Amino acid sequence: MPALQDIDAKRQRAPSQRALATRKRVFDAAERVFADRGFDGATIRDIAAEAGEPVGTIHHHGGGKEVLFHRTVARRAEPLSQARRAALETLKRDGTVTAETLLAAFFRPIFDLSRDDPRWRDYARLVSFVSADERWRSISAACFDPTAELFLTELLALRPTAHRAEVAEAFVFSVSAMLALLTSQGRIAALGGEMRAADAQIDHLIRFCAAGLAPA
Amino acid sequence: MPALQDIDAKRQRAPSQRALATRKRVFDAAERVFADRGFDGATIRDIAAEAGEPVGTIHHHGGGKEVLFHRTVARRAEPLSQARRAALETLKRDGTVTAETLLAAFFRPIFDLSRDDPRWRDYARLVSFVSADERWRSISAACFDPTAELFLTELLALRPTAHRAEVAEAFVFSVSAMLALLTSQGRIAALGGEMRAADAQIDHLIRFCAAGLAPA
DNA sequence: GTCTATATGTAGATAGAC
DNA sequence: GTCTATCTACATATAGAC
Repeated sequence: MPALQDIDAKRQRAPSQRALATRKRVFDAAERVFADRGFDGATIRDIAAEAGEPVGTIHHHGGGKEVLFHRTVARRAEPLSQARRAALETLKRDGTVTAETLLAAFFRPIFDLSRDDPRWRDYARLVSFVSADERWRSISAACFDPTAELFLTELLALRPTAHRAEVAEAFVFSVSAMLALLTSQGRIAALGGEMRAADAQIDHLIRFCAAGLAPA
Repeated sequence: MPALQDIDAKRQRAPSQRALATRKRVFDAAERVFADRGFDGATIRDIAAEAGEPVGTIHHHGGGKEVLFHRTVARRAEPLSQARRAALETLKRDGTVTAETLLAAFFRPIFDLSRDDPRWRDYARLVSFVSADERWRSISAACFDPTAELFLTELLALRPTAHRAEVAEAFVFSVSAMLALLTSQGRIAALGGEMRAADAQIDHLIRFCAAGLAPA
């Protein structure tokens, strides 16, 4: 797999408005198609059709399927991480750091963004594919682990007697529950009958994980 | 997708010992390859190579890629579900039903089986792919939801004031945490440094989810 | 940058000898 | 049931005109 930086380094000067718009269409389409079918199930042709662009254009902006996938995941990782870090900073400034507020700071941004823009919901499903497959470990390590470390450090400070490994497990459980809420509405509906409002589900997610994180 | 029953109905009479052994090699290989690469990433040729059988044999026993996938998931679903139901029956007979013992009855069988036979670990990764992709909702509904219903009923009895939808959410969070523990050892290691013994992790998983399931 | 045409590989599936 | 050979389709990728 070509390294992402090498490809990005090749770009020379400011592209035109039109080129930027094309580029955005390509990545929005890639996001939808990868989110629907995963990396192997998606095809460049599907993405081209979804974008309304010829196949060659997808390669031109994407740089090959694997790099396109990597870039598509990376594109929204920075704004998402910044929202999470900003929420964390607010907690620390106000001195309101608890397991519950920490989890809320980590979880809420992607739900809030999803409410305003449906493309964030596609992105959430894409992240779920990335998280579920060890093959993309390097992508999630690069995109998400640095911010996860910050939250893990805070959680450790709340539980000074716990081992780091144990808190890491609890954090991974929590993130998997978050992704399940974002992607498994079908299963929740099948088991639970009628669905609850999104806000009630998110509050529940936070309570569920905060209870699990509390000292035994 | 051809219905599973239609294919199974075509089988005529008791196959030879040799044929049964070949069939088993095919499904064991399919399990490993599908667990590694998911449905779309796997190829019939990969499976044939893994099984040490010619490509035609995979089609003969598998009945096409999609049916082979479905059958591979279904093959171990019944023994797993029976182990879970048996553990549940023991709890009810002994009158020791709590959130913690219920989760242990649901979670422990697959970890116990994995310890004795590494193919169950492949199966766990396969189930994780099935759970993560709404496209296979009908497979997990057929293979796992009936037993999940039994446990959900017991959890509801423990929390008579909670809505069914809320308990269903908590159950889905719990199952996703279980799958994360089975499949995300890489991420746990990356965040947590040194790894803990499997038993400590499983006890932690049960405590984590039981705490989340307790009344608010 | 954009788009058409095409090169090259490999996928799933099957026919038919054994 | 098993295995070889092959059919057909479609994948990624690129070359080169505009």
